[in-house]
Amino acid sequence: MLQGGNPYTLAKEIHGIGFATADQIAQSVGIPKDSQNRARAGIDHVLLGATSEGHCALPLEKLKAAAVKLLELPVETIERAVSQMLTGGLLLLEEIDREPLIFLPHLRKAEDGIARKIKRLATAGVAYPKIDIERAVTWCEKKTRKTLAPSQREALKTALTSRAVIITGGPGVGKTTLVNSILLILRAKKVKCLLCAPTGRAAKRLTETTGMTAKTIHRLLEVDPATGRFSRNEDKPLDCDLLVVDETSMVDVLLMYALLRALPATSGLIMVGDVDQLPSVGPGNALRDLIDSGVVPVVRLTEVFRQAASSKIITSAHLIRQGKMPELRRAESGTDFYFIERDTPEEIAATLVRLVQDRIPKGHRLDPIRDIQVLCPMNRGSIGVRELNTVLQGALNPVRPGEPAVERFGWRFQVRDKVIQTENDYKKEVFNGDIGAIEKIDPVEQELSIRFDDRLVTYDFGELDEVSLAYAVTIHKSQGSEFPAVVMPVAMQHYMLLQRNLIYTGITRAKQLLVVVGQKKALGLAVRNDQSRKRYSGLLGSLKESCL
DNA sequence: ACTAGCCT
Repeated sequence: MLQGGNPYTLAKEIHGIGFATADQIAQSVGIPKDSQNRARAGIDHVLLGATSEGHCALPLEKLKAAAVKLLELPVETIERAVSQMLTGGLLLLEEIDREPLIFLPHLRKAEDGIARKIKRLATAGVAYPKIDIERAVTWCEKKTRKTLAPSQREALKTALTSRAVIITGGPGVGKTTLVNSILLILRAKKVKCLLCAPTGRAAKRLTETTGMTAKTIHRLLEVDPATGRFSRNEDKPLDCDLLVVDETSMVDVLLMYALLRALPATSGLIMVGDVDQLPSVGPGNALRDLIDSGVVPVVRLTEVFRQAASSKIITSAHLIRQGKMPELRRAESGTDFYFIERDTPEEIAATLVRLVQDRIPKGHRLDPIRDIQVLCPMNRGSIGVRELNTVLQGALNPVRPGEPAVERFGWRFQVRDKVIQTENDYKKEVFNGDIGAIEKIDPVEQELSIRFDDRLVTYDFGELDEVSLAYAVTIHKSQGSEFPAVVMPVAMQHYMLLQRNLIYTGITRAKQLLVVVGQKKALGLAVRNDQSRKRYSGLLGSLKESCL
């Protein structure tokens, strides 16, 4: 039930579902665009802002009640607005589980479009020339000097004999090796392959692992930055016989629709991703729905090659994936997963700093700045990214008077500071999410140099808005990266974000060592909470309808 | 009282 008009309770209950853009709502209920009403509602954005999280559906009665409370307008006004929007095509009504729900038409259209295209692909024949699988595998193994595991061979066979296929699995299960093998074989058969990913970093990584050019989905579809529209579509499709999409779990319904529209009718499609990681921040749960529908063949890789099967990080990740609490008691030495119980935020923060600064470097011979990454559920709060960056900077790289420093946006940058690039810069060849360290500051030239892996990149002081401190980053941002050691605070102040996928994503970033610090209650809550599964997506329904 | 990504 709706409680006390608290927008956040409300938003949680309906899971961030809205029913139109804030502007549309404001307009339809007669509130001027920039009025104080909207500012007061703030809510606007969470509840009425439509697509900020996940979903596109909301029961009609709840919608009306919410609107009355939040906008403090008479019921009649809301009734009128809703009916106007219904007749005006801004709202559509449908039923899911016998509950009348409202859909945003543009999302509904996208869901239908995706379903139609996917079904068409699923019933079409194979896109590639006839391939002798056994011979191809042998040839491929010789060429890469890598032996494929039986599960990978089976997967390869499925991929080469299906028009569309989904390849899913956690870190280290050999998704990359499999994709490389597929590409190697198909390219030898002169199949024209295009590669893409939703983020610049993922595209760069895909380029590196395959030796082929991979682009962001936006660049592949030739986005017009002014309008946000794509020039590639059904009228001007991509030129390919196979499209490979990596990190598909991050692709929301609208982007998926845009991508599939641009896929030529004759092309194959391979979607790669980890469904257990965080769902897209944008609407829907596209990859999960595609998998659950059973319309497209799914290759599930589970065998872990990268780390020893005895790794407690890996076994815990599997347990959490299934909603089970991992073993938290103090384990034998030599383990790679520790849980340190602390109750108050102050204790959590203090313990965390001690771990990063002292205990982990001493016990595991790791560099506190280079090797250890703090991952937080949230940006705000006393144990959020912002606060911890301040504290960790003070502990790991304190102010050295007399040394050059730059101040920007309230942050002070000094040599040795750990930083993260926050937008794609194709000129510098650094991408959103790249982490490095400041190596040189030149106050005369007004320049500073940041080392990313083995590359030194120079920034004008004016370009520092592309960069923030990275002692701590959000788990969302860490998706797609791995670190030797991960320290992760978990507390009730992260309530909003405590969900299974978040914890799973955080802990699977750790390669050698994982330390979770915080409240057992919060961790338990997160592990049990798989609400992200429950986004009221219409895509699954569309996919399951039998007609074309 | 929340979490992303894309482009010139």
